[in-house]
Amino acid sequence: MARRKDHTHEQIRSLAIEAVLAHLQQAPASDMSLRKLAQQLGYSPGTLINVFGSYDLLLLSVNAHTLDQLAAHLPSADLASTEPTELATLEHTHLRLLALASAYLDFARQHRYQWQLLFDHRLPEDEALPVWQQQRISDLFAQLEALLAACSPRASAGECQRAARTLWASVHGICVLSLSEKLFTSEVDDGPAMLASLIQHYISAWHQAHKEC
Amino acid sequence: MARRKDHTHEQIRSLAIEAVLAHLQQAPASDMSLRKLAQQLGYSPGTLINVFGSYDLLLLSVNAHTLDQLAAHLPSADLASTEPTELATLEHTHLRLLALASAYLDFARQHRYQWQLLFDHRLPEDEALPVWQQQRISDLFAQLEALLAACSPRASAGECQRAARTLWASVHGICVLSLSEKLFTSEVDDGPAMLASLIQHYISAWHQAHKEC
DNA sequence: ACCTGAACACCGTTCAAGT
DNA sequence: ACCTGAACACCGTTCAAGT
Repeated sequence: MARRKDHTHEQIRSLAIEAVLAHLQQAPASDMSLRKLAQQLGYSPGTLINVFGSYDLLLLSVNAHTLDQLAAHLPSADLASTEPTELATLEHTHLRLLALASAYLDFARQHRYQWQLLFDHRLPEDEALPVWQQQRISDLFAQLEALLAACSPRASAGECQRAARTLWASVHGICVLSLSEKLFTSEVDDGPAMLASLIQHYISAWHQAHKEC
Repeated sequence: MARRKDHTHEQIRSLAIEAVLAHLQQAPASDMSLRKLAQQLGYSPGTLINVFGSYDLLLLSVNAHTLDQLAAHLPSADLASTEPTELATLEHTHLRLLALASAYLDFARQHRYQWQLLFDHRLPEDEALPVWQQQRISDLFAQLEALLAACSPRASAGECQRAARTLWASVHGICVLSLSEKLFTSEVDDGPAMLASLIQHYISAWHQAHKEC
């Protein structure tokens, strides 16, 4: 019937992404479909494919939004508010890493289906991530590396990079398993306690290893 | 046409699971389907549903097999071959944890699609895992807790449990990100190096924290 | 130019009808 | 009793036909 709606492609983009985000507040992405979404918006499936290219790319746009949200949810570097001379302390690094990791877990818990979509979405073979998305990630890691470097000035850049990746992969694993309730049978899971344990132990040994000699 | 094949239900189970495992050697589970599988086996989709209950339960049976394989792939406790008096050393715990984690990563790399299915498969809402599956998992954690306890006799059972979970969730996270190539933009990822870094630092600080006082 | 709706090639599941 | 094959209610994608 071709009943034309008065929406820009850009508006349709926003409407679709908002609708998916709303859905992800209370149900996993697997419960959503292109057809359901199209019906909900009052358009045909074909229109959405026309706008986004494919359902896969639509979900990728949702992930882009999520990544922005996540970046905004993490505490910012906030270098100005700390005394510059006392910056390079073990305590400061420890607290800052814990704050970052806790915010990460907090976001994952508050937006679990959104967060899961971020990692469930397998790229077709090994298609590269969008550059700006890579940028977000390397920004985070640059921050981690700077913290580790400040804490242990004797550590090389390569060591800092490996430590940052190791630490964040570990944080990620704790968040994954804390949400999935898959690996830890019974009992309450205590994500925050695990994060604290990880960071405290790792940083303490990291600092010790680069102290002298 | 009802061309009856001469296969026990048990035989059909085995054939189906073997076929899925063969598929998972070179392609993700999402590329397989009940219908493709049925056609490959020469049965109708309905027959497989009759035997397994549903496609979901079929995949869960595959996961059961994978978990057995994984358990067999991890180095066994092997208490007999080490000198009993020298068992409770930092070195021993360190090496043993590294061996376990490395074997875990090795399995994930060798059977990536099988391993991914193990964690991709979301349970319907929060259905409990089969008991024997929970057993496999608690066996692993009991082993980890024993190692940590042996290394630091002053640590309480609760502390050992939390440490074991923290450590294994971290190991898992490193394996996840090492395979997904999602978080670490560019560069080679070096899973083994991250595992080594995690365990070395964590255990060193764990040992230190419970040394005296 | 834009959108639709039917068509296409799938999917897991059900179930009456065959043997 | 067991298995089939058609039917059902989905899915993402394509594209000729309408406005």
